Amino acid sequence: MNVFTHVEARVVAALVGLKAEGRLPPDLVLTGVKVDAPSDPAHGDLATNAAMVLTKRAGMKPRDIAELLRAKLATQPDVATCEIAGPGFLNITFKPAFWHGVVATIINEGDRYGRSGLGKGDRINVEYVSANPTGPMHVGHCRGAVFGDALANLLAFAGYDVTREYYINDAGGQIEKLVGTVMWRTQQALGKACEMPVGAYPGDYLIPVGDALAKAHGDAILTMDPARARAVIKQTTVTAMMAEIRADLNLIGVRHDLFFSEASLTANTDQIATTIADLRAKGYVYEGSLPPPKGEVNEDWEDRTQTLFKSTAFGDDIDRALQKADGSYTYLAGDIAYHRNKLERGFASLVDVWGSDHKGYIKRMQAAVSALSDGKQTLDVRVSEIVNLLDKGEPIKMSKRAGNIVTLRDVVDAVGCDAVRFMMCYRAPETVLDFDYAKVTEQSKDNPVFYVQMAHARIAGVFRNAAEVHPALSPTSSKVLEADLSLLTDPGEHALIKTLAEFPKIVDAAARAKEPHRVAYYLYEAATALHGQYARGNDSPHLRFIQSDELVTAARLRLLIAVKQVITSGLGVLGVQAPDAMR
RNA sequence: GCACCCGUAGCUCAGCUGGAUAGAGCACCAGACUACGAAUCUGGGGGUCGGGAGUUCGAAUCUCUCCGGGUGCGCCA
Repeated sequence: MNVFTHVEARVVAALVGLKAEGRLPPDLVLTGVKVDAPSDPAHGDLATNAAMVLTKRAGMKPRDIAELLRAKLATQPDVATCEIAGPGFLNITFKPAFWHGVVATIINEGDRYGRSGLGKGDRINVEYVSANPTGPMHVGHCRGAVFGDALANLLAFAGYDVTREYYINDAGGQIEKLVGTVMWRTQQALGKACEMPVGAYPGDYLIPVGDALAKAHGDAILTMDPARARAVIKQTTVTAMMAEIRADLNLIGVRHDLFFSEASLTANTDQIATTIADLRAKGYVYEGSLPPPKGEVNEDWEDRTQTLFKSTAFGDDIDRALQKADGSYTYLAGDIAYHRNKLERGFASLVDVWGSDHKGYIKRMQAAVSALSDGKQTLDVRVSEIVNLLDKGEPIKMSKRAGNIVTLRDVVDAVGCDAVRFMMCYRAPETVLDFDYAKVTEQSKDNPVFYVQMAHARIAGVFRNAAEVHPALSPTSSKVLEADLSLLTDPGEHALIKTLAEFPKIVDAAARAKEPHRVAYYLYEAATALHGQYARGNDSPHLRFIQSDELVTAARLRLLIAVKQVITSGLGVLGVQAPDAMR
């Protein structure tokens, strides 16, 4: 349950009642009515803008509408006060029992608390990572992977039926280069002296692949039909690289439901040809040439006639090539076929997570999805910006040429999975992120990962300590689970409950915006509320969670169970552990 | 030249389906430990929300425009 939507529904019901009584125009449209928590606690628990948004449509003064509404709401049994303020806000303060009910609800709903019906069970496809299978994952892949995974978790939490997908780019020029490199490594393993091919992948990670091929095939691989040899090498290599990538993803707890191979698009039936034919039938494909780019003089420009996709019909800058001058397919053509495949699998919506270097690719892909679905389907693309790796504020130098690329494994080894995941989620994805090794491993408030996990561990610690004073008050005992919540009278406890009440609203907004970082920030806030109440006990011993009075202790422990539940659920969305003790 | 992203406190950033006096952390200043771990907490100073115009009862949030920074820009993947 979500108190905001709950109260909103009550406000709307009151307005409907006023219409029925003839005090508001009968045809008044009640959209735009919202319930929010005022930033100033003096403005009550919750406030509604109803009077102000309706004033124009109703042809009445905001204060007059507010007064009608106030009279309706003020008499409701759980409402303490209801006041008109400012330009026409209606500030509602509830009786304590209302908020105590929230605690009971959270515990009753357990891990269902905060989930919503937003997605209505609609099938949604989230494609993320999709790193080329040409080597281990580096730190740059990491952010998109964690973001995509957290987004998938979030959407699932918000009621979508989520399929997590990885597109394996196992076709095209890069793979050919990879195969060439492995061929060379295989020759080396067989003791044949030879030079590194031009443009080869220099890392050592392909040596074991060459060794394995040498062991499996011996010199036969050098003498067999070259095309067949390449096919064998390609298969072995891609399998090996994907195994490595999956192992890397596993390190940060990222999982996929489906790994879709680009090569499979043309393996049996040529889905790319079908896709182009489909687009051609809709009138979006033609043979032609593109104008040279403006504002830049290119001496090498030559006019070429190619198969083009009319992406300009959907807002793209220029039309895009589907086939190269030699007739082979472009990467785009394959990718469109892949998205067509996704559409055919019946997803209600598609989401792609890409690196920021692919920003320029968004419009053409969205154009393709619109064209294929006759404008009925849309593709939502989220880009994740780069990560600047730092150590104590100093940039960690990375250079592909020198071969000192920081891999995902390096980062996880250095700071741990939880820190990586939380910090990657602690920024909006489209902003550049500074990731400082020293900071994310620090055990202090500076480090949000630690701070939030500490809140959870602290609650577990309180239960451990409570067991010594009141052995009957275990977290699962009926004395705690049915404790009298009316004993929670402190303003700090009240504030803590209100923070917990916001969780469903945060989840809902985060899912709508597809922004998991809102959950991370919320968790920081929730942790602050918990730590604050805990620390208040230092100066005021009567506020400590554990009291000599068993009933008061039980009520406070019941509240802590609710806090623990929300932190656990929130961290679960981010894919971060909720530990019972910090090491 | 065009497109997209970003511009909020000294620094790093939240807030953006419009709501009341714009928030957090760091840094700075002043406080709090015979503790349910101070691995923390309390208070304070600090802002033309890049500039301007518009829409609105109300704009950091929406629209337009300008400025600054980043990224990308015919067959790569």
